[in-house]
Amino acid sequence: MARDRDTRADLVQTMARLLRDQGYTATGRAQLLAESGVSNGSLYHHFPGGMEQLAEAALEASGQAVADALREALDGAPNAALGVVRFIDVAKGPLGGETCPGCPIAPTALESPIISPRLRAAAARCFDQWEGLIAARLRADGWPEGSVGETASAALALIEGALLLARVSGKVDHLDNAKLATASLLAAPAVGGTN
Amino acid sequence: MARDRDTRADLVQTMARLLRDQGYTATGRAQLLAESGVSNGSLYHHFPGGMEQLAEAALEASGQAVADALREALDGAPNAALGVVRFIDVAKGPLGGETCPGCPIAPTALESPIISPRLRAAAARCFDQWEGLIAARLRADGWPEGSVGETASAALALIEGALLLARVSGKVDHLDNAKLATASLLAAPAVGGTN
DNA sequence: CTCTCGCTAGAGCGATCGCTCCAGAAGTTC
DNA sequence: GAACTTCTGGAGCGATCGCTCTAGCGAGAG
Repeated sequence: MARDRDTRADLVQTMARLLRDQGYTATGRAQLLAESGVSNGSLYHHFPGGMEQLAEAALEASGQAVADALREALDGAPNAALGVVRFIDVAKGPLGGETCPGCPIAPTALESPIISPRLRAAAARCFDQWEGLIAARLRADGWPEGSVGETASAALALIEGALLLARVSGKVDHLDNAKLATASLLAAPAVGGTN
Repeated sequence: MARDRDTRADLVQTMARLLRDQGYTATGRAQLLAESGVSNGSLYHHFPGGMEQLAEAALEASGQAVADALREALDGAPNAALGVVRFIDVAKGPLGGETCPGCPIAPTALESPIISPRLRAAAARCFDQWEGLIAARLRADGWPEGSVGETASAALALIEGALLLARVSGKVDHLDNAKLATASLLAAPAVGGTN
């Protein structure tokens, strides 16, 4: 057989794209096989756990890709605020098109809590990792330890919410608005204290 | 037949809850009928358009309920910042439980763009309405017209993102963090200007 | 060559999907 | 009471779901 292509990687990549565009339940086995060009037998050879196991692998791959992009953006910026702004620009997509791909985790994450605890946990791990990256950069910037976690959480919420609004409305403006808000939020340590 | 109960309202209410908890595609007809106690025939009598029409009605009902709560919170507060903070407290749920119900629109909204343009449009209308309410309050507070839209968009993104993170992680802390960030974001008109 | 094994292609399974259709009950109007 | 409309319960439809199973191809080892 044609062993020259990485079937498993094709499955993960196609599944990741479908999860990003329409979530877990809406992604049928038939569509996955058709769009990846993989046969049914290969799917269950590489993923004996079926669609759920593949979805988990796809979420982990997407989560890692986002983490890499976020880390790169943060590392290449003079401070956390500009780093996050830089990341949002990356998240707007490769082309300067009108639509952006959106968060690869969110659609699956929102339907997962009841449908699949396994996928919910995988999604939670992604968000935790991303939040941790932002928090680490805030600490490196000298933010007071007491507000680092809260601020990183809010910054991630801002990004995720903006991606959601952009996806539904079809307007990337929401991402630009989030950039301004992020710059404001991460401009200086909050003086108000904790609640 | 027992005409003493409002079958249509039962369907809409049950569908709204299921959409909030697991989204559109994951909500099967069988589950809807079982949990609402309505028969198949009644469903297609009240909603000839089937599940999609019912989902649209449920989104509209949920969207209106949120709009009412948001308007009430904004009206009862001295300014937009405290109004949004108040709303987030309401969104945390009736009980001081560990989990919050989450946004009733977001799960369906994220899977809708490809699955159902009709539901995507309904979701977009909800978000637009909510954003408009926040924007109106900012204007009433005397915010400069140039940054009202951007700020309202960012505030809504913050709320939606925090609800998403809270749902997936199971921790309501994200909502408290969003409250702090909201207060910071809406504390005073942005002096930076537009982008 | 033969043998072995990783991998693939695809037929076929029972279960469930959203939906159509119709008989008949409940309520309304004479 | 009869006639009519509104609404409900449920059988049944074809299509599709995720998945199991097996025959056989291609590549490497002896």
